[in-house]
Amino acid sequence: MSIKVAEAMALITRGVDEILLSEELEKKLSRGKPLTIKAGFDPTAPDLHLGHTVLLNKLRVFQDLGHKVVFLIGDFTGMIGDPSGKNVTRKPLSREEVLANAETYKEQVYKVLEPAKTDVRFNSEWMGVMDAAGMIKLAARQTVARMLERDDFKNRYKEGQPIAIHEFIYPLVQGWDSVVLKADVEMGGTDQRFNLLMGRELQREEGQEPQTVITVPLLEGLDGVQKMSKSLGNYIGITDAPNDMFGKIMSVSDELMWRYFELLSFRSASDINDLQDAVAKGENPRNIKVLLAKELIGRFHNEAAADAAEQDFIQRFQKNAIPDDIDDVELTLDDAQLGISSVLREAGLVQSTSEAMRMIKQNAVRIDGERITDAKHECERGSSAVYQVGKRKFARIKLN
RNA sequence: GGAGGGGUUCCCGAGUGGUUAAAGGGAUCAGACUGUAAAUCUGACGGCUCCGCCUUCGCAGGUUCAAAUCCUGCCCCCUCCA
Repeated sequence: MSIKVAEAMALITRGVDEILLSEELEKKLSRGKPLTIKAGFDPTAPDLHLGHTVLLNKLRVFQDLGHKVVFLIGDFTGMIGDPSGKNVTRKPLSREEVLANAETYKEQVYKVLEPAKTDVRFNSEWMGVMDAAGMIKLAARQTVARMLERDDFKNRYKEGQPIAIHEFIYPLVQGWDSVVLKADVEMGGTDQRFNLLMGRELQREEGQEPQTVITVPLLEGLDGVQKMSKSLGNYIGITDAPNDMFGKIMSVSDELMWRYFELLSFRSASDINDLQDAVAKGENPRNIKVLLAKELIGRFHNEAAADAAEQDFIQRFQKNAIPDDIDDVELTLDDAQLGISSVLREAGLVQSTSEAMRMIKQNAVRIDGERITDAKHECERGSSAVYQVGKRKFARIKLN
């Protein structure tokens, strides 16, 4: 292995979960020709979050090494939905929707990837024209037994959960995409392992050199337990406003912070080690977390925004001040006064009168900073004040 | 086509005639503590004109003083056999 290849391998290997097979990859790299690196994305979720960037960062590494990335939008497979148990067949997106989503993707993805070395493709290009006979031929290439080897299918089958037939199509199509694109490498999350391997099998049958499969770890979401995903609401979107990003990162647990450093930071491993030492010696982990927040905001916005977000954060939370961007609400009263619980509900600070009563009983309600303990507190017409429920919900309410 | 299992409050999941707004866990929310942390502790977690009242247990009826629990019909889901 040449020094050059060894260096490339070191960069590629850092932080990945698994490479199947690394010897093959070394061989491909040593030929010195640009490789085709494939990665597929769901057409329905063009809002990328930090979890996706673990993969994007790695794709960027390949680009920097001179290779070409195929950013494949699975507009055909999107109709199926990657089998994960709960998925029902999704309704196909219109051509316009797909294209619009693709544009959104580009905007976001090019914050990490280099446009000149990125090829955006859609698998409907070839799948959309495949006829039923072609589909049957494709389906004939795998056995049910093989399909049931996939963890997800195996478990669901064992537990008596339903598996719809079309779900078997998903891995086959994904594999076929690799055949069409003649992919040299395909990357995906660890949950994609089976699908990625399917590409190798189909390519081999077609007489192609099987793609190297690289899996990257799934990033845990803000809760630190489940993978980051939009539907779980535990994500940090790369288009999130700087202040939101800062807040979300600061709310991550100290333990999870290191995971984020590992997978999201561009700092060197030794740098990160130094930071861990510092914390071990008594440095406040919060200060380290700030570094992470600023690095990421700097990447997806800019340095100035990162500084501003930090200042805002200090202003708002460390000094425990009332934020200045709170909502203004005007309510029109029928009578001269209105009960506090109704005011809170009308203003949307609580969802029901009952909840308002509860919040008051729990000492969570303040008006202009003053705690309200009387559930029957009346608010006068003509008054204007900042109402607060809990630590985070504020509204400036004017009663007319 | 046949047999069986199941649909309970956000989720999982107890509950087979009354003291059950419905165990327990999770999620969530609030208070305390803090670094808007995590962990922990405490409490809340259907609605309302809130120390009382009203409405919930797939849907619609029925039996009963009284049903999530019994009966009838209907809808939906799953498993197994063929």
